[in-house]
Amino acid sequence: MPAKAPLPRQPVRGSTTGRPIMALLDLLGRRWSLRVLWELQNGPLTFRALQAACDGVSPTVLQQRLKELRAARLVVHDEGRGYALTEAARQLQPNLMALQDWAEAWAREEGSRETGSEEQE
Amino acid sequence: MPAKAPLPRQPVRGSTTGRPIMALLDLLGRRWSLRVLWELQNGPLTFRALQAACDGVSPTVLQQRLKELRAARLVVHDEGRGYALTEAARQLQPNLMALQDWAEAWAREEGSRETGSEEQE
DNA sequence: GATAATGCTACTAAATCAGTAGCGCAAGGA
DNA sequence: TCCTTGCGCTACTGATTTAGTAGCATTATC
Repeated sequence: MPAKAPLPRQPVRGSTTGRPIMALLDLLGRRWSLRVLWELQNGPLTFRALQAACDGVSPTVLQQRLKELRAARLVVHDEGRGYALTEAARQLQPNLMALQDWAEAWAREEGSRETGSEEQE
Repeated sequence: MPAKAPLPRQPVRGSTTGRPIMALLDLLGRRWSLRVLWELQNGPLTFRALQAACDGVSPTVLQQRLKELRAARLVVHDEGRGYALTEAARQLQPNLMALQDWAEAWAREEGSRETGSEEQE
């Protein structure tokens, strides 16, 4: 039995308070959630196209994530065009772009460090 | 064998390109990653305090996440004060606060919908 | 009829996470 | 010294989640 889709105003995995941010962190903190939102930024994708965009994520998980994201009204399945972000999700887009920028700077930071040491398996 | 800590400029789970955003999405898309950053916003926490803040997350996973976040230089373990965000991580803070605001609006949206239907188990 | 693309499900194996217990260490008080 | 407390961290078992592969039913196009 998979976990319930996190929704605001009700307890979620890891928090019983019902605080909306906790539901959001639960939702986005599941594998492929952020990635799916990222890949849908440039327009709708069919299930299979989305699967390909996410480097061949297994359909089981993708199906599960889409179910949750639809329950949370971040994604809709527009018959014919495929899966698309809702208006609500689009308001998260600036955040995602900011993450993008941040990640670029992060890479420069790490790149200039020249360690090659502290990885882990 | 747990997965490697995602770092920019190298392939990660779900993407072989080495694009920094992919590493970031992999890193943040692991359970408790976003939550840990969230909980550390207001200052350093000891391991146990952090564990409590995250509603008793199992020490195994918390240890793993902290390892990854330290490898990514988002978190440091300041001996004596506990775990703290790095300057780099602090630049993500506005994003997290934006998520907070977004989540509040999300809750109002959902709250005004009055369905109580489309959950899933 | 053959081919291809769609969304989606079933199934097994692998990886991750949860839950609990406990270690070694250091500090503080009696 | 003994006792207690808190610290970071590890071990272990079982539950949950994810990966990987195959395949179905449907629709559309040739």
